[in-house]
Amino acid sequence: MNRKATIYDIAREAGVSTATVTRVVRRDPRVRDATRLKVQQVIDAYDYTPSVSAQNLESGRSRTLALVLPVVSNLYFNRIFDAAYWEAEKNGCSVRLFQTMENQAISPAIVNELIRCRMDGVLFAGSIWSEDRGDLNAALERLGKYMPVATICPPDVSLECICIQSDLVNCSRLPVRHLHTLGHRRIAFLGGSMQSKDASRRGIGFLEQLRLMDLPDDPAYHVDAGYDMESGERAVLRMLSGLDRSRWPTAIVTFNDLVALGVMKQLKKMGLTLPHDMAIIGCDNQFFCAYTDPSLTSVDLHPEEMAQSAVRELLLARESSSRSFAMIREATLVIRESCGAHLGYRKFD
Amino acid sequence: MNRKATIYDIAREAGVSTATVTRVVRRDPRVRDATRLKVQQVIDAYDYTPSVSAQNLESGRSRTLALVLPVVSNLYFNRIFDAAYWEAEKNGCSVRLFQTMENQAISPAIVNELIRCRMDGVLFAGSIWSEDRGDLNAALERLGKYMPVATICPPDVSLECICIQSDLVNCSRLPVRHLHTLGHRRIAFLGGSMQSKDASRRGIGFLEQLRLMDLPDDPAYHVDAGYDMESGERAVLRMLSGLDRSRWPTAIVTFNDLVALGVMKQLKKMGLTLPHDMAIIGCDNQFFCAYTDPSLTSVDLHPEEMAQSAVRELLLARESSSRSFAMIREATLVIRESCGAHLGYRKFD
DNA sequence: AAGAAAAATGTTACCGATAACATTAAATCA
DNA sequence: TGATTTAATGTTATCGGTAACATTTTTCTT
Repeated sequence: MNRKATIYDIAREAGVSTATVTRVVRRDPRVRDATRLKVQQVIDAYDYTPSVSAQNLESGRSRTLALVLPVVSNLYFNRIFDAAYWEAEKNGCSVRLFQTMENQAISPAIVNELIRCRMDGVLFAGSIWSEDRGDLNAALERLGKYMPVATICPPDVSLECICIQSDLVNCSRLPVRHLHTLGHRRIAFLGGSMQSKDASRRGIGFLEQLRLMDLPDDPAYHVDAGYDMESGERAVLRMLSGLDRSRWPTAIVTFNDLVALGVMKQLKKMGLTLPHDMAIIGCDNQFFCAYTDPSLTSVDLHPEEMAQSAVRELLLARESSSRSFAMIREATLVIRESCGAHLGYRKFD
Repeated sequence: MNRKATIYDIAREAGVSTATVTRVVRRDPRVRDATRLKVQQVIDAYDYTPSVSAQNLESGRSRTLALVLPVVSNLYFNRIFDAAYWEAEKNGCSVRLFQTMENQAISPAIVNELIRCRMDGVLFAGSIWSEDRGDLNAALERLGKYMPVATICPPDVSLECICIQSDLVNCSRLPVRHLHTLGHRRIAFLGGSMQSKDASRRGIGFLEQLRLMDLPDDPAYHVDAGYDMESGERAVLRMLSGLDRSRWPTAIVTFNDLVALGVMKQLKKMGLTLPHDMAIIGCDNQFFCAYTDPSLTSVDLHPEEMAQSAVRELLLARESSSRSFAMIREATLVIRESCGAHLGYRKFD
């Protein structure tokens, strides 16, 4: 492996001081053309590029943002990571990922690493799985002493940070409204684990809208499901087998598209025809929604936009300390075939 | 924002030298218990953690690997990233991601950044989309002067590096063999763009196996498709509409599962029943394969394992310079419903 | 051409941690 | 007790840049 040329090597070789080399590298105009040329030649010859660690040490920053989330392989978080990556890139920064897995809270080890690395900011995206909010807040609060903090999740009121969230209440209302328009009355909700703040908010929005539209809010229609396909399969089976067929819901709203995928598979296995026998609405508007059979109507929470804003605000907060910022991104319903809207079909017409 | 306490602050406050503080931090046994205790208290009180930039500058390394790939939002690369992340984590390293997008080659800007950052190694995963191999090799060769290089893609013989690849030839042979067993004779291949080394290898394997089994290798069955669902839809439509129905293939092998998704959608739209009217085999064994209708038989290339080995080898290469390493990971066929194997069904029996 | 102003370049302390080497304190032995 | 090991701690150069400040060179005035 080559030893990397340093600024001293270049300075010596070009017969100038390190200050002049820095000036050439940083395009400082206060260098004579002849000098600049000479130095640049040496730089090229030695393939010199300034060391990032040295620059970071000197400047006290890292030009890096930390993104802390449960798992990147989850498509929702994957989209957040991708969006954050490009927004940071656009601003000459990089994103370093930290995965917390099931335990929602940020481990002390991660907190320390973030501080050690002098991160320019942290973006926390979470709120699936049940969460120990106490630990999480403590971690975010500690981090807040050293760098700007942003969150993409339902916030804790006690926490002062850049706070970006989905409109989770509306996220549940939109599907209910849509299904009501199509004539459905018995609508079930296969939410995430109800301990999670995220899932419970959505449950609240769901119930509110049911009542608003004067629809039955049978507790049997409100099932604590998980977040993936397997739990979707199990949850729908559990729900339906516990009900007399006459009391079955005619539509199911799921926590996310993965759960919807599982639900659809299970329903087909049970011999139902979709969307005729059961309407389904997912959430996240994942890429495969257009390719399920029937294609899946879904709510888009626009994670990309949230991540983008979060990164932008974090980078701004770097300069003017103690910026506070809050934003709620509206959800959008993307209508496809899984509720039969394309057939002009109305339940119970 | 707090100013971070430095080792000097701690030393002063504890009434010792910085050397002693370092010893306490690094758990060096050559410190008296009384001293260690005193220093540790000050460290705790000040919430001190050593600066990573300073450590990196001093040690000349970064404890970071670079992972260069086209896009993380692609599920295949997403899995590579995730696996690399955890393997690096296990070894106290982090992974920094670089996305190259369509242009396969590593841009000079990225190459410079990698060198500037004193990356402990680079892992390049690529080979979808057509590629300018010349540029790529030049970039990898330049990087090789400064750090260990590993690739997960068909290698260029001229390049000396840690070289990990899928068994792409077999990757095409497996599906053909399976379909042949099920009685299929007319098998089509919707491969990626044939300029790409990756796709062409698979095309070669496909043809070889056809000939080996004495099946027709009609060029009309070998279509240059893209890498996503839309191109799958278009490609299959193009292929079938160009053929008299009697000459239609009875099975289609696709470049990846996304293309298969598009193909399935298009075939259903054309009124075909799957798997009866057409068998399909995808590639990558993505999570949704079990949830398509019918569920999708697919080839697993085991990207996780490849990423894991690559990272492991890179970290080893850090110590003993100039390790060379090569490995070919066998592909596996995961049989589901999309070829009707579960029905005990044989074409043309 | 001398002096002032402006431009170009150089010197050096600093960022924060590490480790080789030097020094001092404590423990062991004669 | 004094000499000798051994253990504990301190001093300092170094890693590679940066920028404030100092100095030298060039250009412009009159």
